[in-house]
Amino acid sequence: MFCKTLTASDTSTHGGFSVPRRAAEDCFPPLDYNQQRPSQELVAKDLHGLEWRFRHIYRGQPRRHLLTTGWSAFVNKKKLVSGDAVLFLRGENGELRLGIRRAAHIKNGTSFHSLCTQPLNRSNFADVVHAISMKSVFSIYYNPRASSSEFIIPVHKFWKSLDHSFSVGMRFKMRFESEDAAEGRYTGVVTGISEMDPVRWSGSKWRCLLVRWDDIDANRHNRVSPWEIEPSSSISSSNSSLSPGSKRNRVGLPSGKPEFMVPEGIGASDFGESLRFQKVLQGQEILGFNTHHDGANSQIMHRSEISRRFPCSNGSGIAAIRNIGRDTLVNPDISYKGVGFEESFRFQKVLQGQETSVSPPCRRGPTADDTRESDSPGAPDVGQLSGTRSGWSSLMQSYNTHSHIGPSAQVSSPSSVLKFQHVSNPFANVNPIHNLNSQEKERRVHKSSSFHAPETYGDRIPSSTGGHGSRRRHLGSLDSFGPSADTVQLGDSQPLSAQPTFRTSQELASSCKSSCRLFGFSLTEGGHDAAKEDNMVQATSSLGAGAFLPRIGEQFNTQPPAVTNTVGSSYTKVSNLYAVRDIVYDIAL
Amino acid sequence: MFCKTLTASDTSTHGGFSVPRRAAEDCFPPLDYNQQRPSQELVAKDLHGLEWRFRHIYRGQPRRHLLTTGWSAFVNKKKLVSGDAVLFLRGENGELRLGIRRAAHIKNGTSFHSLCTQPLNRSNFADVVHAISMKSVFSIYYNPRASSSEFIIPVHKFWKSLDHSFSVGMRFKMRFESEDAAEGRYTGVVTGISEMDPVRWSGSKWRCLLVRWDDIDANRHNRVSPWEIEPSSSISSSNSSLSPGSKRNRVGLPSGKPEFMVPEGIGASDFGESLRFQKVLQGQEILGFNTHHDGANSQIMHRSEISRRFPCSNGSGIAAIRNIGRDTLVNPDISYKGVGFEESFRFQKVLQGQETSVSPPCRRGPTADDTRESDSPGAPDVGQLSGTRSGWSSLMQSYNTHSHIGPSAQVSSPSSVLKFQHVSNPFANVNPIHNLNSQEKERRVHKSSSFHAPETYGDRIPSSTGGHGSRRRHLGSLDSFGPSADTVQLGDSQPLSAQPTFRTSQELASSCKSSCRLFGFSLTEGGHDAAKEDNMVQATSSLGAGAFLPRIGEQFNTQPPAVTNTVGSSYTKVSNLYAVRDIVYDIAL
DNA sequence: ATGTGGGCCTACCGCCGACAA
DNA sequence: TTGTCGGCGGTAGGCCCACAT
Repeated sequence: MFCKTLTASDTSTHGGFSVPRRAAEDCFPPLDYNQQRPSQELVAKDLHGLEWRFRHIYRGQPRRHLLTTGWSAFVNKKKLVSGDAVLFLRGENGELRLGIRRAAHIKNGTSFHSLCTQPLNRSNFADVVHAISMKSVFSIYYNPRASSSEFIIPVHKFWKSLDHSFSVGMRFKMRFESEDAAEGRYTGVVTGISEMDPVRWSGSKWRCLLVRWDDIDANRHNRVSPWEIEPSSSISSSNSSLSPGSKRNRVGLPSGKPEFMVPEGIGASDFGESLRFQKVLQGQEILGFNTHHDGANSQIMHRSEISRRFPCSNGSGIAAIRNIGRDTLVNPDISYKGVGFEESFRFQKVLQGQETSVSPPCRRGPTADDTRESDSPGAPDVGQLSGTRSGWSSLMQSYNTHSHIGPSAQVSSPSSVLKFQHVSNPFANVNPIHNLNSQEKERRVHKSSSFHAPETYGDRIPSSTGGHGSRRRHLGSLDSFGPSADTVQLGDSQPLSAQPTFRTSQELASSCKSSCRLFGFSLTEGGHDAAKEDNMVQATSSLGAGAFLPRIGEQFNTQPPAVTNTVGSSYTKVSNLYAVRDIVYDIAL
Repeated sequence: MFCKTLTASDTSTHGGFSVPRRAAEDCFPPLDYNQQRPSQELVAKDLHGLEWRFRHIYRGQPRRHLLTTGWSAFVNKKKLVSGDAVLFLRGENGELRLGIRRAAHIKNGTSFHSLCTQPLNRSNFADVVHAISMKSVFSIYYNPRASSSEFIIPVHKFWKSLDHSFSVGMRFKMRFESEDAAEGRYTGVVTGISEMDPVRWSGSKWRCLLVRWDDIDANRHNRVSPWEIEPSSSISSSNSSLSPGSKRNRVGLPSGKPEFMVPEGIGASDFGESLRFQKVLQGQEILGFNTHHDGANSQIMHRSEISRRFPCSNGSGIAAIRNIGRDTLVNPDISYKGVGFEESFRFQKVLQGQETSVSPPCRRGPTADDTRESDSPGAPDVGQLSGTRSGWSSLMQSYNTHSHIGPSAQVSSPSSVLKFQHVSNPFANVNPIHNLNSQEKERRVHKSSSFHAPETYGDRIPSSTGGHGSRRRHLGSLDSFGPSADTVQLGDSQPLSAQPTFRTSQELASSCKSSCRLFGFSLTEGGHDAAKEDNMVQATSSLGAGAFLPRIGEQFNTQPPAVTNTVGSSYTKVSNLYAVRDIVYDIAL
C-alpha cells in the first residue's frame, strides 16, 4: 500500500495524479514497459464498496506513473483538495482498495462546524436534560475529524489530570509529537484561571487555565485545559527556561501546510509497518474494541493531538444526540445479518473519521438492567474520586460544591464516527449539566448554533463484568455498552437498509480478535472476502431498487447516456436515475 | 407574480429560460424597447434570502423575453428538472422574489424516499413506543411533497369515512379533480378486505379494501382505504355502470407530465386571483393557523389528491420523529426574537412543501398540562365514536377490539414541512401502534428502510378552548399545540442559528390574521419589509462567520476568483471559502 | 406566443511533454 | 524523481437565430 498527500497539481483540474514510482511498482499491476506508453485500467474500491476506475499510464520524459482518466471525477466526488491524502492498498488477490484522508482544515469558526455536523441544538439539549433527569441512557455521536471539541478527550487523560493540581505561578509542559517523530514540548507558566471564552460564552462557569507560554512567537491560545498539560519539575520563575525563537516550526493556526497531521517521516516506503501506519491515521480509533482487556492503556490519543495543536478550536464536535429511554429497548430477538461485518468494520477503522459511513449498531449482550445494577458498586468509587483527587477538580466547584463528578467519555466505536455513551448513575448523578441554572442553559443554547458542550461529559459507570484492569473505574468494555443497537447516527450518514451487527457482544469481540484486517484484506491470514462483498452489494443495491449498480468512471464506457438529447418523459426518467445515483454517492462520499 | 412550469428547453444546459411575455411585462422592470436588444440584470431572492441574478434579455425573431446568464446556475443549484416550476413575485418596491415548486416525481420505490427524508428508522420507532408508553408528547414531521404516506390524510376525511361502512359487493365511487377543473369519478365494487401489501408487510394487521374498478384500463391499485372512496347509490351488479375506454386520461403512474398537479386552466394570467393560486400549490397547507375558527372545513385536501392518483405509493412520508418528554420542557422564559417572523412564515406557506427550510418553532401559550386536562371531556366523545360509527372501523378490530380509536392527524404547520403532533390521551390511549405485537413491530422495522406507518395516527384530543365548531372533536387549534417549541425538524434542513418564534400563541395568531402576505410582500396592505430583511441577513450571515454574504451569480462580477491559478496555501483557502458557500447553498436549496 | 433545434463561439477540462527542483 | 507549466485538442456550456406549432 501507499499513501500520498495530494499536491496542487494532483487536485488541479489541469492534470491527473502523479503516482510515486515506488508506489506504482509496489501497488499496481505491472505494466508492459516495452510499449511506447504502457497503460492499464485500475479499479479500486473505496470504503463504501464503490468502484473507482483510473487510467494508469507510464509516460512523459522522464517516464513517470500517472493516473489520468477517472482521477478528476474521483477528486470532484470526494471533494479532495490539496493537502488531502489518498491511500491505495493492494490485496493478495490483486484487488485494489483506496481511501482518502482529509487534511485537518482550519475551520472558519464554529459556525462552520455546525454546518458540517448535526449541531447540538435546543431540541437535542432538551433530550439530554430529560435523559439525565429520567436517569435514562443517551448517546452522543462525535466525529473528531469533522470538528473538534475541546472537551471530548480520551478518558485516561482526564483521569491522569486528576493526579496533579495546578495553581497560579506553576510551571507546566505540554507534550506534542513533532514531525520528526521525536517528542517535543512547549512550556509555560500558569497565570490564572479564566472562563473558556468570555466573549462567546460570557458567564459560563466552565473554567480553564490561563497560561503564558515561554515560546514567545507561538501564538497559541493562552487558555488550556488541565488535561492538556502536566506540571513541570522546575518551579515558578516565569521566564527561567524561556527558549526564544524555537527551532521548531510554529504549530499554531497560521500553519498552512498540515504537516503536523501528516508526519513527514512516514512516506510510502514506511507504510508496510502497521505500527507506523497507525500513527498516520488522524483522530481515528485504532484499537477499538480491543480495549476490552486493557481499556485504560489503549485509549486513543487523538484528542490530545488535536487539542494541543488547535488549542483554540472550541467547536463542538457533537454530531447528534439521541435520547433513548432505557425502557425503550426493542425486542432483543431482533438481529441483523452480521455477515462480513468484521470486514467493513476493520476497513472503517483504518480510515480516519473523515468519511462518513454507516454507523454499525452494536448489540449488547446483557439488557439495560445490567447497567443499572452495576451502578451500585461503581458509585462509591466515583464519589470518592472527586473527593480525594482534589487537584483541578476545584475548577469545577463553581458548578456545584457538592458535586460528585465522575466524567469519563468513552471512545470505543467501530465506526468512523466515534460514539460516546452515557449511563446516568442514580447514586452519583450530579452532573455538571445538572447544575446549570436555567438562565445559563438558555444562554448557551442561544449563543451560537454550534454548541460549547463541556457539560456533555457523561458519568460512565463500570458494568458488573469487572476484571478488565487494575482500576475499578475502567474505561468501558463491550458488555457495558448500553443499548447502542437502538442508536443510529443522525446527520450526514443516512442509515442504509442493511445494518449488520453481531448477535452478541462476545461474537463481536471474538471476531475482532480473530483477524487483523486492513481495507478488507487480512494482514495476518488468508482473505475470505466473499462474504463482505455480498454484504456490500446488498446494502447498496437496495438503494437504487436494482436499477443500477454502484459504478464510477462512466467515461470508460463507450458512451454515457445522452441526457441532453433525450426528450419528453424519458428525459425526466433519466434525470431521476442519475439523481438516485448521485444520492447514493452523496451519502457514501 | 407568475408561475411557469419548466420545459425541457428551460432546464436544458443548451439554453436559458423562456419567460412568458405577459409575465415579463407584469413582473419584471420594463425594458427600453428602443434598443436593439434590450436587457437588464434581475436580482431575485428565494425563500431563504439567497439572491439569484439573471440576465433578462428581449431578443429573437419574433421577439421574446429570456433569462440567460445565471439561469443555468439556478437550475443546477436547485436541481430543477423539466416539470418543476418557478414562481416570480414582484413587490411594491420592485424587489423580486422567486421560488420553486418541484413536480411530483414518481419515486423509484420506497428506498428512494428513505434517502430523501430522514427515514423512520428503528431508533425513531423506539422513541414513539417510548413516548406512548410514557404518555408523553411526540411529533412527527411530514413532508407531503418529498414523499407521500397512504395513511396521513386530512382528518376530516377520516371522520367522514366513519359515516359509512363498506362491505363486499358494495359499489363505491372515488372522486377526483380532473385537469379541466371539473370533477370526475371512478367507480368500482368492493371485493374484499385485504392486507395493504402482503409482500412488503406480510402479516401486517392493517387492512384495506380490495376493489375492482369499473374502468378496465385503469391500472390503478386495487387496494384503497375507506377514506378514499364513498358509497355509490346504486347497489351491486358488478359491471352495471361500467364505462369502458374512459375518455379521461389515465391518471396512474405511467403519466409522465404531472399536469394533474399543475392544473392547465391556471396560467400566468390567472394568478392574480389568490383563490385559484391556492389550487396550484400542491400538498401545501394553505390555510394553516387560520383554521382556528373553522378547523373542519378548512383542512387541506392535498392528501386526497395525491392518494387518488398514486394509489400504490405507499412510501412513508414520515420525515423525522422527535421524542420529547412532556417533562422535558425547558424554561418557559426562553424566547426567540420574533421580529419579522410572520414574513418568512407567510413566505414559506406560499411555497409547497418541497423546499426544505427551517421549521419555525412555535411556542404554545398554555403548558402541557392544559392538554392533559382537556383529555377528560374529549375522551368519552372519542370512545363513543368508535362504538357508534360501526362502519369501517371494523377493519381495525384486529388491532384491538376494545380500542377507542380517536385518530386525528393535525395538519397545521407554518413551515413547508407539515407538522403532526400527537398528544397521548390517558383516557383513550389505546393506539394502533400500541397493539402490535413485538414480532410485528420488528418486521415492520426491518422490512425496509422506509417505513410503512399506518400506526402513526395520533390521538388528537381537543383542548379546553372549545367552541371552534359544531363538533366537539374539532381539528385542533393554536392553543392545543403542545410544546412544539422544542421540536426542530431533523433531516435535510439544518437549523440555522436564529429561529424566530412568537412569545405567545396569541401573538402568533394575531399576526397571522393581521396581514396576508406572499413572499414577504403584503397582499392586503403596505409592506414593511425591513424587519424581515434584517432577520434574514442575521440568520444567514452567521453561517459564514461574516466571511461572505450569500450571493449567487458570480459571473456577473468582473472576474471570479481564479481558483485554478492560485497556488499554495491560498489555493486551499479559496477552496475552503467556496466550500463554505456551497454548504450554505446545499442547506438552503 | 413560445418550445425546440442548429449554428457557433468560448471556456475549461484534461492529456501531453518540457523543464526544473 | 516528481511538481508545475505551456501547448493543445475535445467536449460541453451557453448565446444567438430560424423554424415550427
